[in-house]
Amino acid sequence: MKRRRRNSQRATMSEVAQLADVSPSTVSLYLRRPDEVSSRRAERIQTAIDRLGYLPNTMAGGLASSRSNIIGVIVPTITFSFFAETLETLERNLRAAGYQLLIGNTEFDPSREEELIRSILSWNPSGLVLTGFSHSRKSVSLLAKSDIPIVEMWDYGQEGLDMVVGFSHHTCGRLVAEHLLRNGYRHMAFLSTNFQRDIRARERYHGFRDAIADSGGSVVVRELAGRSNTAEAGKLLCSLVDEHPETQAVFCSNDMVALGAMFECQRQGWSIPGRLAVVGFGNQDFTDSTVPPMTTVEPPRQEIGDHIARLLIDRLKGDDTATRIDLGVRLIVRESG
Amino acid sequence: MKRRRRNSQRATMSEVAQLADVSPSTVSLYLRRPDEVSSRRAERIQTAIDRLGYLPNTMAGGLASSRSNIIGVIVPTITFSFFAETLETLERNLRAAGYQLLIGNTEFDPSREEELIRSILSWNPSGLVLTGFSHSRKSVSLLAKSDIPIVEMWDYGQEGLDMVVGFSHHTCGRLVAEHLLRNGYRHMAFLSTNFQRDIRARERYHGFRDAIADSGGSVVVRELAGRSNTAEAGKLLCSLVDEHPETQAVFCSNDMVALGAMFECQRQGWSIPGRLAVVGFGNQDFTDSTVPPMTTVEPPRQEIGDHIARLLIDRLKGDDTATRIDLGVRLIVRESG
DNA sequence: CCCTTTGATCGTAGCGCTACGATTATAGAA
DNA sequence: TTCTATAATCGTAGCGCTACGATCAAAGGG
Repeated sequence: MKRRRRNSQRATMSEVAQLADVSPSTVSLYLRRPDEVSSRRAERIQTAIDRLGYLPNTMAGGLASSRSNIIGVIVPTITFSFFAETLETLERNLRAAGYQLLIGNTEFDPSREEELIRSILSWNPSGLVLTGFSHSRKSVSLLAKSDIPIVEMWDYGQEGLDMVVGFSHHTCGRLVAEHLLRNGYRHMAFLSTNFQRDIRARERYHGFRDAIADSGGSVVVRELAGRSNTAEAGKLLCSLVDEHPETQAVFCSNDMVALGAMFECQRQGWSIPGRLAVVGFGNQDFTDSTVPPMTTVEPPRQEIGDHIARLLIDRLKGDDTATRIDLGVRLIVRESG
Repeated sequence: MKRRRRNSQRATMSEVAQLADVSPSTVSLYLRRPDEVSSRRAERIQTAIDRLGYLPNTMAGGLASSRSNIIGVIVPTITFSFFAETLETLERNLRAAGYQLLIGNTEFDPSREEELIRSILSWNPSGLVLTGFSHSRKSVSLLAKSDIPIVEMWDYGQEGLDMVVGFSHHTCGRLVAEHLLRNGYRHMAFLSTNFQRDIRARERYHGFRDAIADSGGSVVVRELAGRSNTAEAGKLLCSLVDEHPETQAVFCSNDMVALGAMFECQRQGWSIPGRLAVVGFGNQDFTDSTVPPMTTVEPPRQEIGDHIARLLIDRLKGDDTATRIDLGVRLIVRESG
């Protein structure tokens, strides 16, 4: 029977085997566990591989072994440096262990998560990493059926589907509130990216608000309309202070928003922290060189990636290790608040 | 013969077929070209799919059709917002057309590119997107053999392996130099991330330097040691001005470096642009709210993604369209220089 | 009513690899 | 030397799907 034409020029394993004068099985074995092949044949096989420029066909291998070296990761966006750094660390660790990352981003649309999960599961991945705890009912049932290790990251506190690596944003909010309260501030504001998009910012706000309420301070909140926008943050801060001139300190949902706030202060001639204390979140690289240096919170961006990789690798080796890790955050006290 | 146990609980296409009382072929056809299946069976098949929670096995499909819906992308890092935005746009467009991105990052180590190319090619991708023109000889021969559409992005001016979408960094450097020269600046500096890592920054420097040399101005260059670091940028600027007090304007290799420069000016009490003009690169969100607003260059971050997606989709449909696109840059003149 | 045409469905043969038992080579013990 | 024990190699049967020609059903023409 006539068949569709062979896929481009790529050599197959059989061709390698033929050239090396061994069976395809031996080539396969050489590729997977080289030390179980005699050095004489190993050498012949390697020569053949080089001669033919042989590249294994990952799909064929994956199908035959009904395993894949894929780990799926779903994040809201890769343009937040937070997630990008976690991804990069995760990728580095996992690649070293022979895994390949398949990245999906929801662009902050929670309904897209399910579609991404489907698409990733159809690759038969070895594991899956999700951001946060909030998943559609359908997604949860897909995941339950899939029977692979799941990690939920960048959050902590809820039960979780399987493994969890992150920190509590609520606690983070409290931490900042307590720091400011300790320094005598009473009237606070929370200046935030949109809560709908950034649900973790809302958690931080809740922690912040609760701690302040506990000690009798006041707190005002303002949300940006769209995506994180430094200029809009400045304007919003301005109108906030206009309406609530008693405000003494503002906790921003991320360092970029805080940067916008600081520039606005400079523009208005408000001294930092004299007139207004400003605290960021993220401890991004630039925060130590603002004027004055920015007080901020350092989330364990890379540590999250490191821990997830370790957890996943252990689990895939069969070990059953710790399944919930709270990495906490570090308050970086500088001069802005 | 005893076989390894079936892969988890996932239903196969045959099971769907059985439940819907049709042949597997019909299910396959329904999934690929639904309108070629009668509505009666289509309905039965869809019901069966839903009942069983069937997810197609992408690897099996890919192997059988010796095609994959994968597009590989190799970037130096995903933590640069430039590349992240291009990736996100590319992903959005390509996903809409049914493709899946496989992202590899070299972490600025050119020698890792080859390894990534191998690893991606082993997935039998439909296309491959690389950053820049610089590839090892081995990589080039791998790519030549692979016979898939290739796009080189974020650069323009050289011949290219296949398609090219980007802009000329050399021209960009000239553009900034000409702008500054026009405004009467004669003694310039280029403050840069490490040239070894960021070879496009070096190209911009060359363009900058050449244009200045043409009109008799002077230019000094300073490179950061490691990765882009705002604080280090400030210190470096300081020592630069110390050694070359005649310096009137500084072009920074990206907005973060420029931010560091601006903060240093503020700290030193140098007026911008009176004592020192500062120009960035990237037109990142925050640049319009610095004090004073930052003059910078806008690279076509998202447009690159859009064009690549279109090119790739057209090519994969068989059309043979334009293969080299120069998107140019836009100088955003604000008040800092 | 039979024959043709068109559209819908199905059966078969792989895609390139891996798992695993079977077979063969090698080395050590008796 | 002969027999085991062990290591190295091989043959076979799929993994779950798609491509494609073959078959079957439905609809129209004479």
